[in-house]
Amino acid sequence: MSVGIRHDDLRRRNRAMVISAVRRAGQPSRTEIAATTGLSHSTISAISADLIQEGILSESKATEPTALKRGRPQIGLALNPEAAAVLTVVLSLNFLSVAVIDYAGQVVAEEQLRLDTLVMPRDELIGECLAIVRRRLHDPDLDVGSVARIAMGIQGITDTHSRVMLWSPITPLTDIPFADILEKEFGIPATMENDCNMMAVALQWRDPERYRDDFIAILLSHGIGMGLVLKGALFTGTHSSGGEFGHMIHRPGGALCRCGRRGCVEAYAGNYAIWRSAMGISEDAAPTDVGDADMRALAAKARQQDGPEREAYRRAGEALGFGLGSLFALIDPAPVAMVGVSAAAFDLIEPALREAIAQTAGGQHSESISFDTEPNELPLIREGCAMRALTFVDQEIFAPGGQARTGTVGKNVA
Amino acid sequence: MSVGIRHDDLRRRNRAMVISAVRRAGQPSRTEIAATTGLSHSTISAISADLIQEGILSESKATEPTALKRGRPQIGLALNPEAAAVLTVVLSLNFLSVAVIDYAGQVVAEEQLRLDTLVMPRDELIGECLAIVRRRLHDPDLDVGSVARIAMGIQGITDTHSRVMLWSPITPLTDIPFADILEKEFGIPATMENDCNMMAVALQWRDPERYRDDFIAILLSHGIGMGLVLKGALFTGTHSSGGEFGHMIHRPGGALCRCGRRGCVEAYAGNYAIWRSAMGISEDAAPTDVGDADMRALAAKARQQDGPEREAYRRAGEALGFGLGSLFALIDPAPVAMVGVSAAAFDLIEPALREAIAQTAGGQHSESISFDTEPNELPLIREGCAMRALTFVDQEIFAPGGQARTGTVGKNVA
DNA sequence: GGTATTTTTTTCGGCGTCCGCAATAAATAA
DNA sequence: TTATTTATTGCGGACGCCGAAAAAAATACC
Repeated sequence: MSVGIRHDDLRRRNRAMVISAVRRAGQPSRTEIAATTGLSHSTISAISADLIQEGILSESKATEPTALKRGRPQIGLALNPEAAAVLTVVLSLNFLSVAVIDYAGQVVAEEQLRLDTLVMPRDELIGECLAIVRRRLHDPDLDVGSVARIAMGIQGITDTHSRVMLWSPITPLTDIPFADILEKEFGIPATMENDCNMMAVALQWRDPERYRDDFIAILLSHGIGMGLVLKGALFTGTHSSGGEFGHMIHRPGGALCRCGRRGCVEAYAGNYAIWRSAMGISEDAAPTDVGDADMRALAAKARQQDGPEREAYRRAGEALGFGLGSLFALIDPAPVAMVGVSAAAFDLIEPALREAIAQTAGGQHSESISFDTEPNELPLIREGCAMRALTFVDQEIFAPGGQARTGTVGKNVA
Repeated sequence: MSVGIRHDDLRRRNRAMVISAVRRAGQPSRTEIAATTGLSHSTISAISADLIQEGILSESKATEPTALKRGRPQIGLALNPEAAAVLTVVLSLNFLSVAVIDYAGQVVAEEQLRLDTLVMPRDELIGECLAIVRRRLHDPDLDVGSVARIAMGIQGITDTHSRVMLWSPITPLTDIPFADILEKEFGIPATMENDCNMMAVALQWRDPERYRDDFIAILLSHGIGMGLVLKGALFTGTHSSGGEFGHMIHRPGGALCRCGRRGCVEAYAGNYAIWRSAMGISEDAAPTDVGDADMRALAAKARQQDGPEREAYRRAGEALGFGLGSLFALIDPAPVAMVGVSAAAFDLIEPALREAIAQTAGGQHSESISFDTEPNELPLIREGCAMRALTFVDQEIFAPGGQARTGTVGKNVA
């Protein structure tokens, strides 16, 4: 069972708390930190003195010119950008992108690459990933602190421990242990994250007001993915990254899904499904790849006039609505972010979606369920990976005596 | 955000740890506790000395006659039954049952009552509950420590904070704040728990080997309910008790459900649905109450010969299978316990269930998903309530200076 | 311009908790 | 009877947090 708290863990945890408060709040003063953590001023003072001395935090003189308030002005504390750096790798369909981010969260270098992920053999795919990382790591122009962590994001399914890509739509290859491969090659702790989970993490940082304790990020793209945050923590399956919303069953025995099964939500709401339906192609036809431009054209046509295109979006909305209804039956309604190219066509999807959801148990307060859209998923995934890696570093730097969490664990610290 | 750890919380938490270790392990020695908690022997020694001195624990001389081992024999620590007591109230269809349980978990008094829950007015229903509790609390024969906590269990939906019965199939009444009512009447902290959640809690205590970190308890009765444990903790919705598995959508626009909507899993697998189907009654017909005896007769007939009865169970299995498939798409497969009268007919349900699940994303390893059955739900619910109440007491007795958690919070400590 | 006021941050003494190690206790093996 | 093994307790030391007081750094007021 859960382990007791040793006396020395105390300082470690409270250091974590302070760092996390600074990362969250921007430039909080010691007094603010004391307020949010509930620790005494003396403790915060002691801990932040340590952290400054170790080069993790720094006092930011650059506060507003006039404090306007009486009394000694607060001294803002900031993360020292040079304390460390992290590297993100995002692998998506025909596209590989890497970024180096300093400890304060600023991107200091990037590189992007087109490649033919669908047909690349295993060695080549891995090789390209390693090569691009190596180039960024050994860039002589970079004078940022040493890279302390790598987070890789990928479309598809990863394991619970964030080590292995189990399956991905971008390649026929399966079970690639990217985390181990990266760790072995560069000697830097690495994790392999699911794209939609990273979207959720990013949303939580971008708009903590709206995306706080419970919310859902749904990727409407070629496939349908989901990142789920419940009670403030990223939700993952017991074995895999989980949250395979797209493969909940909408109609038993129904349309053919990319996964080979029938009736999944995705088989009605994925890009290929909308396309198939709009073109009058049989529901039994194998999924085909549809470009983003084609999808945008389809949406435009659907907006222009009633017809099979509009009907296709309607059916997609219906599938998503019943799927969300079932999901809400399990977890209760929560704010939803629709991300991806089809999120730009959410106006076509929403009416049928709301109508469907109203017919479900979760739709009792259908109107109160709010949707937000974000057509571009890649920046979100990158940000999510960056924050994920940085929070890991937060936990490692301050925990020099902590458990041997050499990245083998992958706990949720969302 | 999460609050810092004050220095004085440390002892409180570690005391909790020790108590919890004793409750879990039965009669562990100090050495064993030190091993499971990771705390040092001296610390465990000090804490258990305190707890014994306070009458919470006691040294159990009644260890096995011969330890067979060399060295000083271990002294088992046990919960002192007289340290406190808890009271459970379980309200189900036409049935009210109360039990008093000592701190060691033994039932010391019970009372059960038949009543007509479906037609009772609000005041009367509440009145009966209060009356039966009052009788047990003031029983002069009882010389157990004072009752420190009440846990009430009910079929239906409760709120996340375990305070209010929001809706229940056993009564047309809604939104009864039982926890507040009990607290106000008796001045004892109380919670209002969902029946299926309590089933899950009980299973975790009964068979921690099988039901440990991730598992599902499904109630197959008049309605279909679920208790879900994920990562060792009871899973609840964001607003309600959640886990309304029975109201996930099986067939959009399909059979009429008791909840008034169409196509829910329950509308195919609830007792009334199986009955309706077996009797050739329309799927649009209003649900009727079916007795347990009738259901057993139906199952017997279905076993005897192929016919509409067998087909009804097959369809129930199919609905449950697709529902579980969708659930497994979200959380990955986990062991399942089927509880309730129709669990006794699981042989009739299983084939279609497995066939359906194999067609879903969650069913990839369909064979490896294991089911266990338990026809009688009431004892499980009672046990779950008892353990829930006792673990609350565990947290209150040792935490005399803790936050004001006077039962207002209802955190998951599954 | 000098002093009072306000607010933030640091310092210091005290208390409580945990750990390691040594001592003690209680059994079996020789 | 003595040696050995294992469990538990006692003691000294280190560490972390808190509260109160002091110090620091600004504005407000006269």
